[in-house]
Amino acid sequence: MSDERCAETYVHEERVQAALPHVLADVTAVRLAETFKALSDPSRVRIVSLLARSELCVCDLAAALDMSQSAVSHQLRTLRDLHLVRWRREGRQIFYALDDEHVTDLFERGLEHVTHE
Amino acid sequence: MSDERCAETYVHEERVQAALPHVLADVTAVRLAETFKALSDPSRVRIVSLLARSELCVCDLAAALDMSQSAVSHQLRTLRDLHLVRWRREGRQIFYALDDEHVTDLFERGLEHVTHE
DNA sequence: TGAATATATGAGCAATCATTCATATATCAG
DNA sequence: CTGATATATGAATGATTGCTCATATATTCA
Repeated sequence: MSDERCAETYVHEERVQAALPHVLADVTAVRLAETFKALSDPSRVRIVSLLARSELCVCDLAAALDMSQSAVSHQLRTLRDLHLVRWRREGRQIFYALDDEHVTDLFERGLEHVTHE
Repeated sequence: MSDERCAETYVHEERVQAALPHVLADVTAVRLAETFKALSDPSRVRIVSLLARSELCVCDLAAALDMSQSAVSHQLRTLRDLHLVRWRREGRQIFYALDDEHVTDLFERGLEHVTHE
C-alpha cells in the first residue's frame, strides 16, 4: 500500500538509524526550501544577477529586464519577504540591493554548477 | 499602462546601460532557476540533507523521512532530471547519492544563510 | 491643494507542483 | 516459470505560483 514501509523491515536499519538524527527539523527544511525557492524562478534569478552588480530602482530593473513594473514589483516582494534583498527609499524611488554576501554567494555557486558542465 | 516604461526616460540610464550586458541569457537563467527549484521543496531538501551524509536506497529514505515510497521516488526523479543526484542499482535496490560537491556546497551555503540569522 | 510619477498590492487566471492511488517494470528466490 | 519485493510512473487533484490588469499609496513639484 501507499504508506507501507518496504517489507516492514528496513533494508538498511543501521544506515537509517544513523541518518535519523540528521534529518533536518521541519522548520529548518521549510525555511531552507523557501530560500532556494526565492531563486527558483528565471525572472527572480535575473533580478538577482543585476542586483549582484549594483543597486537599482524598480524602474531600472523593469527596463533592463523588459518586464512590467508590476511584475518586477511582485517579484521584489517575494525576494524582500525572504530577506534576500534590502531597500531604501530616495524620494519617489526605491532602490534594491542584495541583502548580504550569503545571497551573492548562493547565486554564484548555483551559476557554477550550471555552467561548469 | 502595464507595459510602459517608467515615464519613458529611464531613471538611471547609465546604470541600465551598464547592467544590460550582464543580464543573464535566457537559457542560463532558466537552467539556474531549475537548479534552485530542485532545492525549493522541503521534502527534497530533507532528501538532500540525508544524501549529503551517505548514499541511501529509496526505501531507507522513505523510512527515515516518513514519506511514502511513491512520493520519495517522484522527488528523486526531479533531483535526477536536474542532475543533482546519481544512482546505482544493486539487485532490487537503487542507491542514490549526491551527484557532485557543487550540490553539497549549494546545500550548505543555503543552510548557512538560514541558520546564521 | 492638485497633478504627475514611482512603487505596491489585490483579484483573477492559466500554468505548475507535490502528493496519492493504482499499476507497471525489474530483480531475486524457489 | 511463479510469487515476492524494490522502485518507477501515469493520472488525478488540491495547492501554489507568476503574471496582468486595475487601483491604491507615497512622494515631489507647482
